This record gives sequence, C-alpha cells and structure tokens, in this order.
Amino acid sequence: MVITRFAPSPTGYLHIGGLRTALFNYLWAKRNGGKFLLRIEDTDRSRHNEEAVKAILEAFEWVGLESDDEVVYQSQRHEIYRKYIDQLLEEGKAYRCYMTKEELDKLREEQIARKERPRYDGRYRDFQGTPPEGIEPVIRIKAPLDGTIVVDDKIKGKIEFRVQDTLDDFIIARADGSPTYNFVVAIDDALMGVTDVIRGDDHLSNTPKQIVIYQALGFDIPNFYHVPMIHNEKGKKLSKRDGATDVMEYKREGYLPEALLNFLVRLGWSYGDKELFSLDEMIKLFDPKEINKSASIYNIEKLNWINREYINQKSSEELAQLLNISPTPVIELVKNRCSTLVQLEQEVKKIVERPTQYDSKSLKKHFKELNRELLKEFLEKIQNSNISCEDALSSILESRGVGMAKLAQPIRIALVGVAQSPSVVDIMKILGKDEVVFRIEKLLAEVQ
RNA sequence: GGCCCCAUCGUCUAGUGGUUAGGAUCCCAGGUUUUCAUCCUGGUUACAGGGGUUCGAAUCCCCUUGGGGUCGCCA
Repeated sequence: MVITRFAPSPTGYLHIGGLRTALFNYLWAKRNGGKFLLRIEDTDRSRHNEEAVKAILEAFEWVGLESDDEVVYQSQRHEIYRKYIDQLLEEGKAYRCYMTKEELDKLREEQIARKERPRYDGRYRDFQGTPPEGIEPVIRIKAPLDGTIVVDDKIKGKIEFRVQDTLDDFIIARADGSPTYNFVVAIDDALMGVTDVIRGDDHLSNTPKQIVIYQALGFDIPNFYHVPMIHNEKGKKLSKRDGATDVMEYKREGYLPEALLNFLVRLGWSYGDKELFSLDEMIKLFDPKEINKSASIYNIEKLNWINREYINQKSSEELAQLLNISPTPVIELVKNRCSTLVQLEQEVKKIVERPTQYDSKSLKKHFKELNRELLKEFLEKIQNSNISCEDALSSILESRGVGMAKLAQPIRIALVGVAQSPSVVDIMKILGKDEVVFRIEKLLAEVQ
C-alpha cells in the first residue's frame, strides 16, 4: 500500500507550490490504490492558526483533493511525541542539554568569526555531573559523529551528506518540552504509515536529520522524492509577495480548478507531448520518478491557455452554473473568446445588458453620416414589417449596394457599445426585434 | 561563506551516443470572419562556456560560469 501525505504548516493560505506538491502526492497514492493523507504541522503553538488551517482546507475543497483519513494535527499529538522523547532519553540516544540560548548564540558567533560552520559542540552529550540550577534543558539527539548519511532520493539520485559538515546533536524538544519539526515529521510519517514522501527540495537538507530520527527509533525509512521548487519570474523561490500565489486567488480570478491542476502537473512533469490531462488521466499516468530535476519558472500564459481550453470543453449549462446565472444562449456565443470565468461573465453582460456608453473610437470609425442613414433605414424596415432582422440587413445592403460593414458595424455599436463582438446576426436573434429596436433608437437618440 | 541541488527556444518541456534537436505556450505573418475572438497555415527563437571519452556527443566524465536551496529552542 502506498501512503502519501501533504503536510503544510498553517502560517497562511495554500500557495500553488504547495498545491502542486499535494497534487503529486495525491496522484501517486491514487495511482497505486493507496491513501493520500493531510497533516497540519503546528507543533509550535504560536503557529497554530485556526484561520490559516481553514484557508488551507477550503482551498483543498475547491480543487477537490481530499484526504483519505481524518486530518492529523500535530498540536494534538504531544503525548505521543513525549513518549518517544522519553524512550530516546532512557535508551541514551538523546540527552538533556543545559546550555542557554545566550550561550548558544555566543558559541555560534565565535564559530562564524572563525569561519567555521555554526554547530553545537556537544558539551552535554556525555555530561554526568549535577545540572546547573534554574535552567530548563532542551533535549538533543545523539547524532553520528562522523561518516556520511545517504539520502536515496528517487528524483535526484543518491546524495551523500558528510556528518561533519551537515549535522550536529540537534534539538528534538525545546526547553518548554515541545518537540521540534524534524523530530515530529519522522515520527508522524512513520506512525501514519507514510511510504512515499513527496515534498519540495527545500527539505532536502533536513532529510539527513530525519533519517537520524528514523534510525534512532528503529522506523523504516520511506521513499523520498524531493521535487524542485517553482520559481517566480525573477528565478527565486515563490513567496507570498509574488502576486497570485494564493490558490483561492485563482478561483476569484475565474480559473477552473481542473485547469489549475492541469497546469501544475505539467510544471516539472510531462508525458510525451501531451498537454491536457483530466484528473483520471493524471492518476493513470503520473509517476514521481519522472519528475524533472530542475526548478521551473511560474508563468501565467500557459495557465490562461489551459483554462480557455477547459472553459470551451464545458457546456453552456455548466458554465451558467459556475457563473451563478440562468442559462442563456449568449454563453455559447462568447465562450470561445474567454480565458477566465471573469471574462466570460463580462462578455455575457456586454450582450445581455444594454450599453451605457459608446466607445468613441468605434463611433468615429463606424458611425458616420452614411452609417446613420443606413441604420435609420434598417430601424424603419424592421419596425414596419414582419421581416427578420437578418433579412432586413441583407436586403438593405443589396438595394443600396454597400458592404456589410457599413451597416453591421453601426448595428453592433448600437447593440453592445463597441465595434467588437460576436456576429450581429446571432446577437439580434437572441435579443429579439423589440430589444434591437430599443438599442438602435437609444444610439440614434444619444449620439449626434 | 560551508554543504547540497540544478543547467535544451522568453516560458513549460521531449530527448538517455548517430534526430533537419520535436511539441506546447507566447510573439509575428498569411488565410477564414461584416468586426473582434475562434479556427487553419506558416515563421522567428534553444543544447551556458571550456576541456576530455568516442568513429560520433544535448546525451558520459571533469573544470569554469551562472542560478537555486539550506545552514534556528521556524516549519
């Protein structure tokens, strides 16, 4: 059974980098008929932010990625961690360190001054004496003193970390007794039965520490896949300052969740020349071992294209529902000119609602004296007979011997206020003669 | 700075010793369209640099350069 997880820390909203990681985990679990789990990393009490948790869950709901079990909150598992800390203490694999923060800071400064790597010096590792008064100790793990730790990463290959320049006896529990990140990650992954850890490669350098924990506790080491970051246009790690990184912002801007997922899955992964993937196809085809080694730069153009594709795959009924409006044939008329639902909404309004103003450039070009004359003739014709708007249009063009644009363009301006729109014939059919008459009279009356 | 990772069109990518280096997006041009959009056709643009290995390197090795990540009693 393949069990994967996504483990965000609730410091804010879910951003697209996180969503991609979650998606990778989700797909891999589903492909193997396994489980995808969600865990909130809030060991640090100051990090437990109800709002943020809600925001993250809301985003997952929107895109439709569900955890297969109840969401795990680390803040509720302190007893479990306590138990393992005690165990390591008893077995002599961890120890109390009475060094104060100030002493530690000083040590670090000195080391940096000497151009050495800041590193705990192990002064309490084998301490037997009486502990200093009034100091709440932290708990440190006994890390190996030399040799190497190998991370067998399924994307990047085997990576060797020399203990001497990557590890020290790091803290697994703070002075207040609360456990630290690398410690609980290893425990929770093991206890939750996680077999495959797919996460950002900013965690790569944490992995040796976690391996130390796995080994100390006798847990099996899972498969690691460290996926490259998504960078912003400047080539830097995506941060909250980089515009629309909040997943829910994409909802507000009119992107479809399936389009966003499709966009994200192609960042760092591909399947031949295939660009469009339904969720089922992704599940069938995705393999984290095929993820690229290099970072990719986030670029919205492709997303816009994908979103347009998905919008056009949808029926008018579905789109009406998404826009929360009643179905109208107008949607069919305009959907192929929209990259987002927001645009679609605007395009629908442009036709359904009467123009409140007329574009001056369009007027200047297509509402000259002859156009006005033709428009008046058209208006009279449809008012005084049963002729359809379409027939009236072509009959006038024929009798006057003028090109289509001479009359169609002023009609268009009357109908929607600008010189660009879908076919005027189609619009007139949908609007009906009365409304066409009204809008033409309005233009004639308001613009001299 | 130490350690680690990475390097093909502007961007996302295909490519695993022999290809006119392919696709997508973007951009441009032409066609279609009463207009705009769609659609169709075509086009511009890439193996970071230098050494090897080899009959032959985008593909393997090394160096340089460039970029990124990480170095907490944060996660």
